[in-house]
Amino acid sequence: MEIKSEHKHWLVKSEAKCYSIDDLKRDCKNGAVPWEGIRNFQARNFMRDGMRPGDLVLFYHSNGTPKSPAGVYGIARVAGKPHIDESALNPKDEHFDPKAVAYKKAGKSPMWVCVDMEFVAKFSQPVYLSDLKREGSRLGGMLVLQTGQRLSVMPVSKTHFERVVQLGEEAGK
DNA sequence: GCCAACGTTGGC
DNA sequence: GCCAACGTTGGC
Repeated sequence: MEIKSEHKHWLVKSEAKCYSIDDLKRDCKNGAVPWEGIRNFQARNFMRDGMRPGDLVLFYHSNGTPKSPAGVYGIARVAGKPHIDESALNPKDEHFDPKAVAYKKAGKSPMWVCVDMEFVAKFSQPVYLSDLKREGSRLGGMLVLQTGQRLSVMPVSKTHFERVVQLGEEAGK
């Protein structure tokens, strides 16, 4: 998937039980949070080559449950430039990757890179996956709606981004 | 470089 | 918990 200069809106996935938007809100009281642990090259490329400070991000909870369905729960913002993902080099971290250590020893550019995220807003009512699907052609082509699309970081068009935010705000009224 | 086996993701 | 779809690995 090609990275284009007009990409300024994104969607990141996280399982709520691993790291929810409430966790992001809490952790951002002390500044932005490195979006560590992404171990997919395409997702890495989006963060490394596409994301720029100030870009807005839909925060999606994946692997939902009936109590907490999958969907967009709020908005985050890219807070800094891409940097090395230190968790890949830490043997005690669950996202440790020995190959990243080999990269470093070989003097290669970092294998895993991430950006910092900051909390912007939580929707008063989440925009569930079923809500997104109900939008039909209005959100046509939105990557997160494509079956088999498992990327945890992906671009979102401005139009789609704005529509999802609109839905999130409307839902609260 | 092919491709089968495997592990993971994520909706249901 | 199931399983389809995908990315990665490793034998050849």
